[in-house]
Amino acid sequence: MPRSGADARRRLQEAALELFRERGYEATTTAEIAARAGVTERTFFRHFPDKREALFDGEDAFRAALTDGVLAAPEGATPMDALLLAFRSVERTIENNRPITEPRQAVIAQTPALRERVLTKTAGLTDALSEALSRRGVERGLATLAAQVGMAAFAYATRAWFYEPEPGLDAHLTRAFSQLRDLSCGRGDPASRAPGG
Amino acid sequence: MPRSGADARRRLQEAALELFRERGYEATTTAEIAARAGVTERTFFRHFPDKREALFDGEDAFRAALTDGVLAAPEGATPMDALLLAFRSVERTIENNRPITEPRQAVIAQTPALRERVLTKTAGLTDALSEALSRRGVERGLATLAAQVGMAAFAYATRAWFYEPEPGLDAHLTRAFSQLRDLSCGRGDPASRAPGG
DNA sequence: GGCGAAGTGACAGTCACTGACAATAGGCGT
DNA sequence: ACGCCTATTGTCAGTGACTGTCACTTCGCC
Repeated sequence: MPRSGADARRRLQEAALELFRERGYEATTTAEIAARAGVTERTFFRHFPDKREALFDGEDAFRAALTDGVLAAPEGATPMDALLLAFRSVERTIENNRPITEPRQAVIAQTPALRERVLTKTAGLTDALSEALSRRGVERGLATLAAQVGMAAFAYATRAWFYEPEPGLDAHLTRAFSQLRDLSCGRGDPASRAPGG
Repeated sequence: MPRSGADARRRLQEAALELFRERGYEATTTAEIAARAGVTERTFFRHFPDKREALFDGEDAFRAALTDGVLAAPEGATPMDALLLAFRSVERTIENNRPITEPRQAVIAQTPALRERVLTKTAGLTDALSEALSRRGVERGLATLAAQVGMAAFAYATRAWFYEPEPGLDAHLTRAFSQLRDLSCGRGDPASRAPGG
């Protein structure tokens, strides 16, 4: 019964998250996910290329938002400025999605196979950022380096915000880019400690 | 027949690389690898946790070298200085291993599953660097950021050297860290182009 | 010359994932 | 209302990665 298509997909995602939380990722079979969603195992693989992908969705929209953010930066902006603006443009989205992201992260944290997939997802975003920078006129190799470094800072800020949501993601992002500057240009402290706040 | 144990392991690795090059990774079964190595499929999985790992080996030694490099840096060195020294300490190893690395990279480049595994391997090295920095007194979060940024620069340098081995890995590494500094502290060009040489 | 440990073969089984074909529901024009 | 077309799903059969178990062989050692 082809109810709506997107409906089955959503149920599959919910079922997957539920089961992964109940029994863990490894102990859950794709057949069980399909059964809880009220479809066949075959249908699961029509909606997701593999078992892991049931946990990752909406990445396309996120990538597009980041890309747009980079391209929308003022013409005089340096690569790192453009990246920072792009990250700021998705702050709200990330903060709003926290209730959805939080349980997902818990599952990912204790599943090596899922952590591995997160890395490729992040790499995909990094590539998109790199290409966006390149389209702004940044030399290809430099764009790659900038995208990777910026993404590292962004991931660092997000992780910090996840453990300590208090000051808001924006503050963590500012702090991360500030620390990044201190690290790379680090004139001062040979003791290699960052300034307090 | 337990000839030597390590012997079978080495033959399995060679067989795997050969077959991956001949038919591609996906089109090669673990049974075929085992057969060419003169053992059973079961033995393959006694030596490697999964099919991908047959291509990745000696990573432990590499990680130890990087860690030692960080810890051996002079006491006054900044985190980025320590990382650069660590990377320099493995330059020779990488350059010498090029004949072995080159065919492997060709297989990896055209196999998404292997590229994904590379990312987790790199993440493992980054974690090791982060912990080494942390043991030097660098605050944990900052150490993570520094390790990721440094690893990005290192990967960038290595990739560039791979395509253009001419000036040597050392030059590429110097250049990468220089570009990194320009990016983060980017005083000059808003046009975001890097200085020529 | 037996003896324990390490390495291996053989066998059976689970599970992720795929290809092919039939069946059904819903939208659309007539 | 009727048939048509398309998208979605069910069904079936199959491949291949990976695991558990047990028996066997080889090696080092006393």
